[in-house]
Amino acid sequence: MNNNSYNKKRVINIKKKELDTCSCNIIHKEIVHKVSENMPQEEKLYDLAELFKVFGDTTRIRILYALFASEMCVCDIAALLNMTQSAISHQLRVLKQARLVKYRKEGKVVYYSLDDDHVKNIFDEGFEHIQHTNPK
Amino acid sequence: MNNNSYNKKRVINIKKKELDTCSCNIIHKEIVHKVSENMPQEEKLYDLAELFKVFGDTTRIRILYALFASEMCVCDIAALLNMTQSAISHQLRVLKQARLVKYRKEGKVVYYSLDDDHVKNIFDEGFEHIQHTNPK
DNA sequence: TTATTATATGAATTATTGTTCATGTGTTCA
DNA sequence: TGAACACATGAACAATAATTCATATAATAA
Repeated sequence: MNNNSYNKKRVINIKKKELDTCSCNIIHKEIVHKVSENMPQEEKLYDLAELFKVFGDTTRIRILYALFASEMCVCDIAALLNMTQSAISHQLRVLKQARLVKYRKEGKVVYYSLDDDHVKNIFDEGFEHIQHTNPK
Repeated sequence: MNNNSYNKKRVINIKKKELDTCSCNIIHKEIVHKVSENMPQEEKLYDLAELFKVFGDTTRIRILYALFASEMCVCDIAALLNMTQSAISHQLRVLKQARLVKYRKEGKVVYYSLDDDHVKNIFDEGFEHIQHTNPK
């Protein structure tokens, strides 16, 4: 998602939230203030959420895992995951927009591959968490 | 999300996908086969997607960043993020179910804090990716 | 050119999810 | 005991998003 759509959403959000929405009293004013100062920029947090949204779908996770192993064409990914070419194509577009995959064309065939080194690390860390929570 | 709901979804999924859904021919049979062998268990991928789904929301990201800085009570989080207590409470439940936060009660007040070491690493790696894609 | 094949995409449909609203639970304090 | 407060939660609503279906595009082969 690009910056324009972020700004649009942000404006709506601010309008909606202009009035106090927290009915309860602030209990620990100093803590709230201190934490508030150390929060990253709103826009960064928004972008981060957008990135994880992309990872938050089994189909896309499976596509990325496939691409960890090898560059693949759309047709083969569809066959591997037993899904329609259309569904895969739509999801590849999402991954492409998030700059997670890149592609090269060879005649009619389009080959997709990873466009980021961090993804594998992120997934590994994710697994660490899961291992912790669902032992065995 | 627990294992039961995973299994329910999985069964539905298998039923839906029993017939060939990939209309195109497999172009590179060997690659598909090789990649197929190296794919992690379906259930692991599902759990991983569920985890990232939790991270894929600005409110929850903001809550987690707040808790990076300090243990906080529900009311203060609501004040900090300028949202209703109810909205925060609902999201804390999601984070609790994912074992990302824990809590302790002190009278009427409930204090939430982080329950996982990996989260910060995952977020840092996420930022690495974003920095790459949206320079400056 | 025409047929075929690989991929992309818009629109519709269905499923999922975040927030709000109203209300419930449990604790403190007068 | 009862009022006040912090928090939790179910139901409704609104917004988003994943898949399907039909069709478009672009490359190849006949």
